[in-house]
Amino acid sequence: MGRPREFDNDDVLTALQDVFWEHGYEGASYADIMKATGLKKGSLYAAFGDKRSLYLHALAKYDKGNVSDGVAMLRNEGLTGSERISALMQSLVDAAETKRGRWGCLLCNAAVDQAPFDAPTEKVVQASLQRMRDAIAVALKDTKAADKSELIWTAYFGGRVIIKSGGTKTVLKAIQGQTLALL
Amino acid sequence: MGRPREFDNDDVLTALQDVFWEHGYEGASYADIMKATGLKKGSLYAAFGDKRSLYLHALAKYDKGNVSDGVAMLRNEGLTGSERISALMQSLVDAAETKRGRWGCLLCNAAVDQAPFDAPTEKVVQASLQRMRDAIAVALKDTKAADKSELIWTAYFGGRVIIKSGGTKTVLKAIQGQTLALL
DNA sequence: ACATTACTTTACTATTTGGTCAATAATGTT
DNA sequence: AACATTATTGACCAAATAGTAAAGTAATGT
Repeated sequence: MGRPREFDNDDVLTALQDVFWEHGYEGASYADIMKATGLKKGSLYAAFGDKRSLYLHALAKYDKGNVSDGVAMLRNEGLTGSERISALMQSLVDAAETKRGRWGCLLCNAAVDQAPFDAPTEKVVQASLQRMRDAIAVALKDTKAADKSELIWTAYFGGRVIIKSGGTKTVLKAIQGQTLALL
Repeated sequence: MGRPREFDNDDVLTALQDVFWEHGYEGASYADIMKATGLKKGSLYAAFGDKRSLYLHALAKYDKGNVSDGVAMLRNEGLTGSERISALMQSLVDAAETKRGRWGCLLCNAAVDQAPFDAPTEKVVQASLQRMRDAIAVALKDTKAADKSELIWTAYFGGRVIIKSGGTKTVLKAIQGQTLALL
């Protein structure tokens, strides 16, 4: 009963994820958010709450989408551990040349500009980073680099930041090569 | 001729560096900046220009201070290459427990929240990152890990981001150990 | 002592910010 | 057809934002 929603919830969540991903929390104004989602302020408040809540919804969407996809790949038993880490590092190289990839990693962006000032943000960022860490450890389990899990984990996210700084595909390929040489 | 400055230029630059380091570009309001520097808006404009200029001055100060100190250590021929990389990784672990260290790395912070939107910022961030990259390569030159320079470089800055996300000393120590095991 | 110079301060402005609210519109139910 | 319920909209608000300009003040050389 009542008037039905005119928007697709998942589309809006993706739009929220993207606008915060590209612009950061403070960098995304309501003008940006309204344009990205196609919704007016009032609707956003009614559906998701205040700006901070919008941001947390965006982070949750990222975790359920991008992070979960990565984790699933890293835990895919249809591939060898080396193949999985190779795929991870290839995705890093590719990120240097895709639109979203050049926005960096939403987790890293959130870690830098919001985690220190907002405990809920810090908590969800840490949880997503931990999921990646665990998944990388699983993928490395039967490789020569089983004892280098945190190093590879850190290098992966470091690479995402390098991309955001404007890093070229060349340097990313160096990181990729040196990482895969550990396997 | 004329009245001389009443403030110590270097103190103000350090204060600017710190306030942007802790809060980011948009996160640092003039209220914050005035409090940190002890100067009023008018003086700041007269001495350094608009907010963007203040930020670039802060980045320049960081490069001349923190970055140059790191580079000098990595190029210190009084130490072996291994000793220098060990010192670098120890500084990473220490950063997890100091006030400034928990603010992350100003270069990474700038890469995330300003580099994509401001070409001058991107340029200076890239230059500083490159200086670190070159210095790490020099330090590794005579070690077993001479061919892993970009990996260690990326892992170092990745570690700085992990710290900003709230990473504990424990995980930083793992990164440190796994990196030093390459030498 | 004085004129010059330049720094400091205060008050002000135009814009943008996140957020609210009452009016309107679209549905299912009675 | 009338109603209750929920969604959408656009006007509105107070606070904060970066930036400016004029007036005041202090240090210098002559």
